[in-house]
Amino acid sequence: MTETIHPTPAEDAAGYDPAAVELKWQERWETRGTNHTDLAAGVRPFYALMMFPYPSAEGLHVGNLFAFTGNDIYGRFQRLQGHTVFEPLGYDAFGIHSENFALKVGTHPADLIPKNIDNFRRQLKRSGLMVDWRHELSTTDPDYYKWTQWLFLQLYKRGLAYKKRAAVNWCPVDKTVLANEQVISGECERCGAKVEQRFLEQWFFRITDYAGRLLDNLDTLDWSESTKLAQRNWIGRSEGAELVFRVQDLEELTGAATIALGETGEFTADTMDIRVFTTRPDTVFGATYLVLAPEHPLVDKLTTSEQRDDVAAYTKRAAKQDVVSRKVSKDKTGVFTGSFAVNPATQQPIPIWIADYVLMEYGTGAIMAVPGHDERDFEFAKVFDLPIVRVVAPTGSHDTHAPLHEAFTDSEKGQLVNSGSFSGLSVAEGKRQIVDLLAKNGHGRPVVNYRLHDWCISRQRYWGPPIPIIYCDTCGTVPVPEKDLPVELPYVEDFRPDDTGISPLARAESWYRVNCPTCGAQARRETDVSDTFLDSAWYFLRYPSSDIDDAAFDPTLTKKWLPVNSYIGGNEHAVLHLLYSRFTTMVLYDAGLLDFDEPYTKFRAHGMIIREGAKMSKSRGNVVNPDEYVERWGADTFRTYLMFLGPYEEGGDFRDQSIAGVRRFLDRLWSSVLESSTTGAPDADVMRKLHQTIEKVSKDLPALSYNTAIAAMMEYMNVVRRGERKAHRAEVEPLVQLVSVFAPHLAEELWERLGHSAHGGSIFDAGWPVFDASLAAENQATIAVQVGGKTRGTVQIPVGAGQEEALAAAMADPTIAKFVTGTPRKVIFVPGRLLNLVL
RNA sequence: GCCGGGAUGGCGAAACGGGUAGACGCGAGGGACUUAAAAUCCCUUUCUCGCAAGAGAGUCCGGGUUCGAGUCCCGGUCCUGGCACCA
Repeated sequence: MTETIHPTPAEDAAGYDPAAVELKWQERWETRGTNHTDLAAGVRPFYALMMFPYPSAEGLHVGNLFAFTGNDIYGRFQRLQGHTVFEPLGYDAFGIHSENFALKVGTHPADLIPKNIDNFRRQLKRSGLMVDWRHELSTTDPDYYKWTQWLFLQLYKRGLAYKKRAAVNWCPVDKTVLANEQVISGECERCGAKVEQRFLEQWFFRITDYAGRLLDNLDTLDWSESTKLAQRNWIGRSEGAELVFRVQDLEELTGAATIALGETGEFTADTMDIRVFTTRPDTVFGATYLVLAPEHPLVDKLTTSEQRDDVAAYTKRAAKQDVVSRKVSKDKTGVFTGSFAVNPATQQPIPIWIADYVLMEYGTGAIMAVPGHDERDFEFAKVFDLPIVRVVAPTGSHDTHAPLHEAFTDSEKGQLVNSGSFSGLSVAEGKRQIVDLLAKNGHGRPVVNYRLHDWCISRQRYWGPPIPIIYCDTCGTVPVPEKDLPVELPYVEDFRPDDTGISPLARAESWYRVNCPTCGAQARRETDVSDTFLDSAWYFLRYPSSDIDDAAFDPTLTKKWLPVNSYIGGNEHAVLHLLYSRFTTMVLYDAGLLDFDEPYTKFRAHGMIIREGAKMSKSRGNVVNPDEYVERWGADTFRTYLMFLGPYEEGGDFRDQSIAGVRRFLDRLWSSVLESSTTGAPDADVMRKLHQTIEKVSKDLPALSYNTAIAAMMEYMNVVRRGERKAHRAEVEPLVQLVSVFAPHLAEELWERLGHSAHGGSIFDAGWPVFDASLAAENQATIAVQVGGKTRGTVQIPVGAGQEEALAAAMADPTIAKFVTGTPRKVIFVPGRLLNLVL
């Protein structure tokens, strides 16, 4: 342990000692409660949230600190503007990351995580964040996950949580089910293993019910555009139509009744229709065959006896095939069922095929294939020699029967051809009229489809909150009564997952055996735990209410503090976490538990930090360990340096060499302030620059332009130090306030030494320097003089002077005048900026 | 393939609604202080030619609009992030 040193004025000469200053103020903030937010009494509440970290064993990553520091500066600035700011922090400590690491090192996660959290807390406190640590939380704490389970029950109550047997993404290495979002190009996001397809009973949340709202609300949010766009793409709205194709000679085929997809998604024996989803109903005249997904429930019924063996072989292969080769290999394969359906537009019979390029999860699991105008259908038709018909031609084209050498997919500049009475219409108009007609005849209807899937929240793992459900032989699926929460995660010695697909909790018999809460008979608990993203889908609601134990969140505090005013985090969570937390907020709003339906009013994604031009990674061995830098340079220097690297929303290139420059700046500030005098008057030129700097920094901070704010302060520092003179107190005192958001310890220390904190006050309660436009105004303007658009020099004229004066000054300068050969044809004058003489 | 973001000195980067390109910082070169080094301070630093004054070129490449383009428009190259048979 380093002993705390309290430098006395006599030690000023020794210079700036960040270690001493920082420890001193961290201690004081703690004892004085400087960073404590009075949630009940605070005025103009401002909730500055940062994405909470996963407490890894490696300790805090610079990326974390980059995010937190950016948020901290924003929060401190808001406080200095008179807001009561709440800046909480916690740990997202459940989940596969932690569990896998625990497995690797052979320690139980319940023993490992608290150690990691302690280490994180130490590092975070050392970095000088304005966090109110009284509201710290961890998702692994039963007092927290009790309410995660409660949240599950709210969804269950509302019919938004359901269980189904489903094809899921199975990672053979991590031995668990992955959400679609966790599968990257058919590979496990975490370990990179090829993801396989498995069928398991899983709990899902009906996020698809909210697809339209999740999409529409985006327009109202003050978020980074890139993030909104990522969400829009993920939700993937497609406008189109569902069309019905009747199977031909059905009786003959099945010898029995007909089957169709009902409202519930189940097949009923009313009619045997094949429903397809298409975004191009205008091309229905060109639909020359149908394709069903191999898992389509009608496959069996439609397969003729001659085709039975081939179809069986194909569907079997597709079922076994892992998701990767199915999705990545684009070579078209398929098999003919032997049956035909009638194209409702042409009334012609068309063959029904099965192919794995059609996915059961999207649309209706069946498509009408229009090889002339869809690339995939075109490829398939080529492989199996199916007819390709042109039904759209470039507008104005007369060659309506020209063979297609590739699919013509441009719907913007096309008109319908070979489409009966619809020929000649534009694609857009054709869509409308064809859907209208088919709808009238009971052959279709307009439909909107989303790519978003329901959220699978089951995890066959150990390290998560148990899903609060009990299965009883007589009562069926019974939710755990709220009074019985939390369902505590038992300490299980052997927490390893295995490839049975059954959770490790299934081995804890004494835990899962319970009496049914309804009938009292012997029953068993659900042994799956929930997805980590459920933990983080509501944590922002818990912070203000972290010490409340009779509710997930206190209604009064929540009303006062939420939604979150400013949220900062990485764009890696653009679709997962941000979408899920929006969804849960909407559900709670619909349940009448919240009075807002969007959790984050403003969100900004910070950029990524690379190092010496390369991505940071453990394998490269170039990961920045914040401890080393804080130790060597001080937290204030490190914070300021991180913010100086580059534009906050773009990230930056971390270079060890460059930190010294920031430290030099703080050193100079330190000595300039301590050497400043109170005698005489401040210099007018310096004061002008000061007010220009106040203006610039005040404008840059809310825009997250931290790098330019720092540059402006450095520039001002250079002005202050110009020449032999010592700075006047009035010239540097406001600079201490400006710099405080970046270097809070240093600023507190200087503020105290300037005599402002005699009564235990903080610079963060002293407000923000007031910008005085009259002091900032320049009286001379530098005007660039161009001759024929080429800059030939500059002239000084009084601010507000007109073209005549500028011209006179320009002509008085021989180096400019020599280029002016004759009378200018035209003179362009931009006040305060430029004079251009066109010859 | 589709959708984003980007390309500016030796390096990280600035540049308001077109209006002096390179602020700020690093590095480098020179100088002061020192027995010496570190630290600190001062000067120089886009490139080419020139002793200099100065001149010319210059924001990925090729066109265009404009008195004037890093910024706007058209076409292309490269880098980077995300999604990926979504009908």
